[in-house]
Amino acid sequence: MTVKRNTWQKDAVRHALSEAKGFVSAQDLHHVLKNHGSTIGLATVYRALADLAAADEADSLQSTTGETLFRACGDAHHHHLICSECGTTVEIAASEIETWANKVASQHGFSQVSHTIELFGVCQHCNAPKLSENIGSV
Amino acid sequence: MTVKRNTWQKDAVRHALSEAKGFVSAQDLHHVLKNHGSTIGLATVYRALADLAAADEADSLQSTTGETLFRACGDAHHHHLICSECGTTVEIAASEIETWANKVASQHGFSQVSHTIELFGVCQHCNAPKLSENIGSV
DNA sequence: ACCGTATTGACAATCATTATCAATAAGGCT
DNA sequence: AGCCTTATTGATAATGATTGTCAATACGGT
Repeated sequence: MTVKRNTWQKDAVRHALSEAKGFVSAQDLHHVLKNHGSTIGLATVYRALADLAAADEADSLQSTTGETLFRACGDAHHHHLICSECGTTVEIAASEIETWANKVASQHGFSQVSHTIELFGVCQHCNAPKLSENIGSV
Repeated sequence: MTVKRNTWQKDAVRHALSEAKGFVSAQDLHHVLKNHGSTIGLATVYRALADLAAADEADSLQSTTGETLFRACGDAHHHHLICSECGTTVEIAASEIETWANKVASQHGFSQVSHTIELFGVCQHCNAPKLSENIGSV
C-alpha cells in the first residue's frame, strides 16, 4: 500500500501557502517559489496543493475566471469573506448558515448536502478612497 | 454605437437553455443543438450565453471541475439547490442569507458585498435507488 | 432592394490543469 | 552505512474549456 513520503517540495508548498495573505492559485505559488530560487516543478505544486486540500490543510475555491484558488486552513469548517481588491481573507464561522443549509436541503428532500458559500467585497483598507495613493509610494 | 441584432442563433441558445432541467455547460448546449440539426457554431454558443448572463437572463456558476455552467433565470436574486446526480435545480429565495451576508460583511468593515452561495446534494429521486442497494449488501 | 456593420463560424491561440514516464530520492531493512 | 523498493519528482506532451481572429454572412434601418 501507498506510504506517504515527506519531501522538501511539499514543505515548500505548505510554507509558501501559509505565507500568502489570501487565496492564491497554483501558478501563483509556483512563481513565488521560483522567485525564491526553488527548482520545484509546476506539476508538483499542483500535486502538493491537491494533497493539502485532500488532507483538509487547505481550502480551495473556483475563481470567476475559472482558476482554482487555495488558502492554508487547518481549522474546522468555515467560510470566507474576501477582499476583491487586495485578496485579504477573513474566516467566518457560520453555524447559522450550516443550520440554514441543512434545513433548506431537507425541506426539498435532498441529502448528502454540501455547499459553496463565499462572500466578496471591498475591505476597509482598500475602501479608504485616494488617500493611500499619495501616501503609499514605495 | 452598438445596436443589438436578433438572430436565430441567440433564440436557439435561449430556447435550449430554457429546456434544460438544470445547469448546463456551453459545450452541453452546443451538443444538444447539434443533435437537433442546428448548424450553430461553438463560439456562438459561448457568446450567446455570455450575453444572456450579462442581461440577467441566465445565472452562471463554476463547477468544481472548472467548467462554467448556465441556467435560465429571469427572476430576482436567489440561490440554488442542485442535485449532483441528475442536475435538477431548485431555486431558493434566501432573504435570511442576504441579511446575514450583509451583517457579517459590515462587521468586518467590508462594503460592496456580493456572494456566491450554492447548495449541492442528492435529491430524493436519485437517493432512493442507492438506499435499496445498501440494504442487500454486506 | 441596398448598405453598413453586428454577428457568425471555422479554426487558431491561450490558459489552467492533468497525464506520461524516465530519473530521482525517501525510508525501511539488513 | 549501504541497499532496495517504489513513491515522488520534473520536463513535457496532452487535454479540455474558453477566447481571439477574420473573412463571409445576414440583420434592420433607409
